[in-house]
Amino acid sequence: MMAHLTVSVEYGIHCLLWLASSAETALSSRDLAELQVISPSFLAKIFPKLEKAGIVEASEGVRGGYRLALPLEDISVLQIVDAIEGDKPLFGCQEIRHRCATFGDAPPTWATSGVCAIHAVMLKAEKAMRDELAAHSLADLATTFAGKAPTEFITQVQDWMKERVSARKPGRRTKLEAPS
Amino acid sequence: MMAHLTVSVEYGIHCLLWLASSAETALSSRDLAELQVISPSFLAKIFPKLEKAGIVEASEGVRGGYRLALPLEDISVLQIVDAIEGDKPLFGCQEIRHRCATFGDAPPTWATSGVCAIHAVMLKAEKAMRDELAAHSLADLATTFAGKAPTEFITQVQDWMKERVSARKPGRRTKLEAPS
DNA sequence: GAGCACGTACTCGGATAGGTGTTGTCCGAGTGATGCCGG
DNA sequence: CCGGCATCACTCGGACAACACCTATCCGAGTACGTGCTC
Repeated sequence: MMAHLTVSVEYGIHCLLWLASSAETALSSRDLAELQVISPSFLAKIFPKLEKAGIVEASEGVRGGYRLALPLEDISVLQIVDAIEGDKPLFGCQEIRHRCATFGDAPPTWATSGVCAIHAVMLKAEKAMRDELAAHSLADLATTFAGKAPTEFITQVQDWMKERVSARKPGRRTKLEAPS
Repeated sequence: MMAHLTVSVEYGIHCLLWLASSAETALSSRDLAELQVISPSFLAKIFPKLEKAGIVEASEGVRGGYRLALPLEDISVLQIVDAIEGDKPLFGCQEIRHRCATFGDAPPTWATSGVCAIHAVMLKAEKAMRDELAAHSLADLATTFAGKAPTEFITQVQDWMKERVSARKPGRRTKLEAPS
């Protein structure tokens, strides 16, 4: 079911919530994907958008990954949506009013001046939606999440992450493969 | 540019405004399409939806067409959108919270109970948008339109329509083709 | 002149097709961390 | 002992494919209406 706000947004917000619960260590996009049983390749296309928007910052190399670039209160849901969706308009006005069979070659000026009345209503609806998205921050979502999930679950996931990070052993190990 | 509210909605509202200015005579979907330089075939797929929603009523046969089934004040923009788009949700929650690598076979109950916090924000945003759409009726749009367009334009289009309706001559006229 | 048949234009519905956007996969380039090897 | 090099994992970015939805076209079935023909 393809909707206006796509699963990319859903993936992004969920990942940002996990980043919020792991302030000190950076989390790689792959680990975040495998934690949530999501396509790692697809998630790897979402994070650069969040980085360009200044929401997360990346660290490269082994042990690299992402961490939040702003405090939780300063990241609104609207920022995330715009970063991922690219400020997609709710309604793409085709300016039908310019085209009428009784118009000759060019439409009269009264038909082209100002904003289409229909478009104006849609713009107000879009603004109402965006205002509501801007009214909620990642901090709100994090507190709601913390209120539902037991604290042991959070530490459990953090341990899972640390285990994966420590399991990464870069450097050449051509001779040390397959122990026992 | 494919947006959440598609051109079908735009076509539909424009046509309803034309129907509003022609209360006594029914207008065919083809004439409405050619008046606005729009695909008649495509517009013919939109009107049945408006009819099922009780916004317009159809009359068949020659001289047939559509007319509004409700007073202008009782037709909100939201009704039109829902009739054409089919109550498409703004956000299709995939319930990512159910899938976590640390969950074993089944997710715990605290992860599945209630509404996803992210989904809740999206639902509030969607409600804000729908409330704004419900706050505007076809009557509002018609008055705005009447304030911009000169009255002579309205009568001009009505004459254009009547000319097309009277040009329809059913019955067999195999011998009376091509006068002069 | 009254009734019937026909043809026209309409609505309705399905089948079809192209375009666009979303979702997902794959691969190569560049970079940082770590361990090994040579000096 | 120490510095350079190889290697791995990660990020970044593009190319690519599968899929869904929107837009649009075409065609056939059923229906009302007016005309012309028949009786």
